Amino acid sequence: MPADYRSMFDIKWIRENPEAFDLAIQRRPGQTAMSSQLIELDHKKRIAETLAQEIKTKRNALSKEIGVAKALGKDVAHIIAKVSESKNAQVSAEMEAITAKAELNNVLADLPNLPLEDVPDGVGEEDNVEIRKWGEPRAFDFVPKDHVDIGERLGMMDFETAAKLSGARFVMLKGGLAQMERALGNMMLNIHTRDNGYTEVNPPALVNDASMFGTGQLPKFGQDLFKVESGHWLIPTAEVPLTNIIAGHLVDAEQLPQRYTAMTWCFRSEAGAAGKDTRGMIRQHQFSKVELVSITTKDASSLELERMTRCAEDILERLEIPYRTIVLCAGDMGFGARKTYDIEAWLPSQGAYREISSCSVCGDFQGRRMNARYRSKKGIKESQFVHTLNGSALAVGRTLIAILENYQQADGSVAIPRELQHFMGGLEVLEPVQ
RNA sequence: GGAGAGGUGGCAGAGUGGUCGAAUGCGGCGGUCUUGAAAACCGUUGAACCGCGAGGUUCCGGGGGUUCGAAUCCCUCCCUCUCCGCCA
Repeated sequence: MPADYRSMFDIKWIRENPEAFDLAIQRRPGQTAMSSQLIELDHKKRIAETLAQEIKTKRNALSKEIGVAKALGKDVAHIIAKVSESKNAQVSAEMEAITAKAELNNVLADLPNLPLEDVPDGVGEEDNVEIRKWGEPRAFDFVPKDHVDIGERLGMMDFETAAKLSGARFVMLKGGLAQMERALGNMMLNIHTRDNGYTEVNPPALVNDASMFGTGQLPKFGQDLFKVESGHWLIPTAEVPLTNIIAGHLVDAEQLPQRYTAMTWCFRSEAGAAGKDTRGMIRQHQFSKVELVSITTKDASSLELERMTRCAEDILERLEIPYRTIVLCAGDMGFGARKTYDIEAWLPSQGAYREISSCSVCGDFQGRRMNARYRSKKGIKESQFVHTLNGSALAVGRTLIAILENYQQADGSVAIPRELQHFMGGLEVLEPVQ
């Protein structure tokens, strides 16, 4: 990463509130109190910058003198000699300032975002807190199968062929299930664009380093991503291109919020997930997802998280799939999040709720990284960094799993949720292929 | 892939080595006029950083170079546009 990438924390704030910073950062696993280290690096940086500035001030003044003297036809050789003398000192002072800045930024770039105060403490998923529940898990009069058995019996879910073509953690859907995936995406996008005010986007699936840095995948999590030979990265979520739409912009507050949705393929290397969810299509290298991204002001972001989460929950309610919503504890949140709600759909085969959506508010963390700002009032000079949010609504593959498992029937067929039937040409049930 | 033209403030668009951080227009802000608004007119208005302040530093696509001095000259990369070729 270039050294001049913006840091994601307000170092001035850390300087003024070191205890608060340390308390907050330590709620993250593996993080230690480090405000004193940061403040020291910052101090070093500012000393170096000041020195470099002083030297440059002198040089600039002399150079200007030369210009004036030359215009008057005077001899300038002695002034030029004077400037040349200080050249070495200037170069080394500049180098020192650049190095000091890079040192500080390198430390800051690896730090996760600070949890909001109302986020529960905890180190892992066992500390997450359920906040609401919707729907009654269905009572089966037979032993419910898992989505792999259901899909293969339908003759519409083929892991073997996908493995032949690509390897582990890929699947090939066929016939009715391929159609259902498309229908689900269509239904979700229709709802988000027509009812929820999101603008549909069809973004690039390959992005550059800067975009990945902006949303926080880089520099720390390159091993979770796929990279292609040209140097591009395959997006792990549409959050990356959608959020980066605002990168580098300075907008008026009236232009916010901006709400974007997209269905894209998501690509994840799943490094470090060895042995986890190996069966079936819960954890794949490639999956499709309908993503929501909101770009808001500081004051609006907390409410926007509630709104976004409701948009995601609404999809499950329309599909009549039981779910629960939990708030993640500080230790279980993603790198860039300040607060996260996970929505978990009921999976009868596991007798458990499993993640199908994750909605997060990132505060100004990403806004800082991508230098995206807004003016709070027209005519007011001061700008602030935008606040960003992202959420899945929903992960399409996992939604398909939830439908298969919740709507399965004893004879191996699968009923199609009422609201989805319209998107499948009126089809009401998927029957096994003979 | 070949040939050419470009990338400058919130936006548009001048500027080809020395008070240029940058003309002008739009937009924004303040005012005059108006019952109010619009129009017109006058004034004002780039950003980030350092500093208590005075003030200073950086920024004209990214990076490097030449020079006492670079928006301006050189190298390199990226992007956009036009034409040609190829192609879903």
